[in-house]
Amino acid sequence: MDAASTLFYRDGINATGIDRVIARAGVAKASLYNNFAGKDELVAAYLERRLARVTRLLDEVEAAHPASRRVDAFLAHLERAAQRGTLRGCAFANAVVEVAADSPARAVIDRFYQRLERFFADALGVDVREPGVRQLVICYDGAMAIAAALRDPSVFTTARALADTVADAVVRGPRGE
Amino acid sequence: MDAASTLFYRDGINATGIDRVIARAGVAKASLYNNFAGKDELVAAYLERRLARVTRLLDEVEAAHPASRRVDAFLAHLERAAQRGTLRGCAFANAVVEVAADSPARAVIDRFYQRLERFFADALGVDVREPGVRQLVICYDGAMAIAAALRDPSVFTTARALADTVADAVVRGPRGE
DNA sequence: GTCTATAGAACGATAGAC
DNA sequence: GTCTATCGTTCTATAGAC
Repeated sequence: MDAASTLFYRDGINATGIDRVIARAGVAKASLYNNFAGKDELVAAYLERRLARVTRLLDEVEAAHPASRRVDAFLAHLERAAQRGTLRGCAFANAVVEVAADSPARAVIDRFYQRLERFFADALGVDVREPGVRQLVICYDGAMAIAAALRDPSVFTTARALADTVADAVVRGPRGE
Repeated sequence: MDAASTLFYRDGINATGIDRVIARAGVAKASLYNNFAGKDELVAAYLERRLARVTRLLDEVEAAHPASRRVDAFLAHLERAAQRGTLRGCAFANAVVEVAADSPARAVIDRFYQRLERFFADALGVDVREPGVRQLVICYDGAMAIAAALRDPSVFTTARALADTVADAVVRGPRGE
């Protein structure tokens, strides 16, 4: 559901009622419940959509750039989105705050972080268990959170520099060579 | 209100109703509305509490450690909290996701980030406008988000290494000496 | 006929406010 | 304790497609 995706991301999951979703989508309430068992599954479907979208983006970045340029290209893409004002933080990190621990959304969230770690690992040319991979995930999540909190797109410029530092440290070895 | 603080942080702001708060506090509903104009102000008061708490922690860290050890001591404290299982992400970053843009809570959130930036700036011995300061904020927020999402306290070990890398880069200069 | 769509009433529960 | 509004959900009843 396109409408649900927009509203859940922009206004938050718990702050968006079913009525608002069906009104924006222009469908009947029964239609929604014919396709989704309930709001929990609608939320999971929303995150599934976001996952497909970010996966497509990461695939494109991987196809268009050599490994050493991918992280910067990814963060640059997020920076442009932030400058457009369409960024409201990471949809998956936000969902962690809003959904219950046993929600079907959790599985989608886990898959997102797995995909993200794989992207960073490939970009660094190391195993996913290398600390540098997790450091880039920290860099991503931190930048997204701050961009949302301070509404300051320039945090991505800082994040790109930080990611560069991480990449340098990885190639030079953990002890600075 | 102690009860509100516990529930808002543990279960989320929107997921916690007024009824739940007064039930846990053992007070009448009227008592709550005598002291707070509405839920928005109760949320702001909750964040004010958290801000006082983290400010106290940062003050203690500043008093107990030399500048070069403060960031690691702070992250180590968070790591211990995560190992206790009491960590549900950053209360202020979480609030950004849950409250409206014009909520009175926003002012408290902004003050938190100002305090945090000042802490990192003092620890690095640089001006708050230096990129390294914002990089440490990214490091903090990212680690908190991932600790909550993946429920993995070990992310703080990684974050401490990342913070070390940032501090090294700052003392060596932006161009790597 | 069967399936799926629609609009909308109505459910119990619970929200925030007084 | 009581108010009203709204939540997520279910149900009735009807209209068109295949």
